[in-house]
Amino acid sequence: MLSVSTSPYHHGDLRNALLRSARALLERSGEADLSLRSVARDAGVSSAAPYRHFADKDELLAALAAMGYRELTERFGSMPATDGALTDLVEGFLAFAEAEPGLFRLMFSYPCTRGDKEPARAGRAALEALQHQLPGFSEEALTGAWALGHGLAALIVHNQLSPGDDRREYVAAIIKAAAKASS
Amino acid sequence: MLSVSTSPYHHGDLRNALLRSARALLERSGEADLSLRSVARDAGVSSAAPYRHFADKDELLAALAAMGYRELTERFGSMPATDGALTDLVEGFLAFAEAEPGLFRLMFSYPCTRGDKEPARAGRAALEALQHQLPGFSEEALTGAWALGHGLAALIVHNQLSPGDDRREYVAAIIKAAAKASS
DNA sequence: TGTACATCAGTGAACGCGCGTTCACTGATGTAC
DNA sequence: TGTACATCAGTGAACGCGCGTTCACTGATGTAC
Repeated sequence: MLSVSTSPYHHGDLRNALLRSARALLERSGEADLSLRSVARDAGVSSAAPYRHFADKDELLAALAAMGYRELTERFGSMPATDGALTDLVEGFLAFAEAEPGLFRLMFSYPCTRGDKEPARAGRAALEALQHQLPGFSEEALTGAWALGHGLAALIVHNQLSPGDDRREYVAAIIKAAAKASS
Repeated sequence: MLSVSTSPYHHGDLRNALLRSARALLERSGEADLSLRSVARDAGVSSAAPYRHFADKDELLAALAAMGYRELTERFGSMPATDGALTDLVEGFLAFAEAEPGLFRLMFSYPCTRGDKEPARAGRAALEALQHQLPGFSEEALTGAWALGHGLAALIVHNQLSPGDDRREYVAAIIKAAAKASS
């Protein structure tokens, strides 16, 4: 490449650039306003260019969702499976959702979680990672943990809840209180 | 009205008819495909007619979401505040979400839960109804209950979970297992 | 090292579409006299 | 009871818009000889 400043005819890494743009736009304007054209525009490329890398809009969205699940899996996997693991995991969920609410919403949106497509498989992997960090948990308990994390995250994303400065403490208090009240 | 079969120039109850159509379309085709034009079409009326009853599309959506929250509030309110109240409430949440996943998703979608608009107020009323049914619960415990219900419902709506025949028993098992595992 | 050529990632113009919304209008309703 | 008229809930045609996708093309890259 002679120069980086003059945009070359061949991009070199357009697929990733498109995913990055889509992700940024998702946070900036929401899923409803995320068009293939706006993604191309943001990446500084013609509106037909994305078709060299994705069959259609759905395929880009699916790749984005799968990406999110993979990152969530990593996040879970990197945590110690200690006694306070549940709190850590739920807090990790919340941190993820707060950092990228748009992506979080996309990941859990209807068309991405059905069937045997890439996002569905990536989603299952995330659940398995969670499972791995909570070895003593029964299947029902795991479902409860997943639902609690998801629910708290959703409430935060939708502005119905805002944890204070110390998110971890907040989560711990909720888990403790809920366990006590429902036992 | 001379005849019911010939469509009269004046509808008589168009506002409600539009809300009914929108609700049906929401379940049939999802929020992404819910246009003001499709609602009018479904109600058998011109595409300009809705503007006599709603300032714009958003206002119709907001009315729909508020409607959903009001029904959820009613559902909560009609339950006995007994010992198994938590299970009942969570199960009520799930029943609601399973019956009308499209409405459930709309209710918790971003633009409807902010500010002091009608849906936001209706949403707060639903939370208060929940609170009323769980008199012994601390604020943290209530948040946990709301999150758990929301999370389980969301997982079901998004096809990541399906309770068996006896939903109530399923919910009870999850609550019990989660409480035990996290205490 | 130099050249011909296949490959393929880009361009930009064009397509048809359904959308939200506005507008001048029309026809039914109900009230005042 | 009958009629004039104001009100207002509908119509249907039109607007401009951005969208997803296709197409013939162009220009950069890298490989074979």
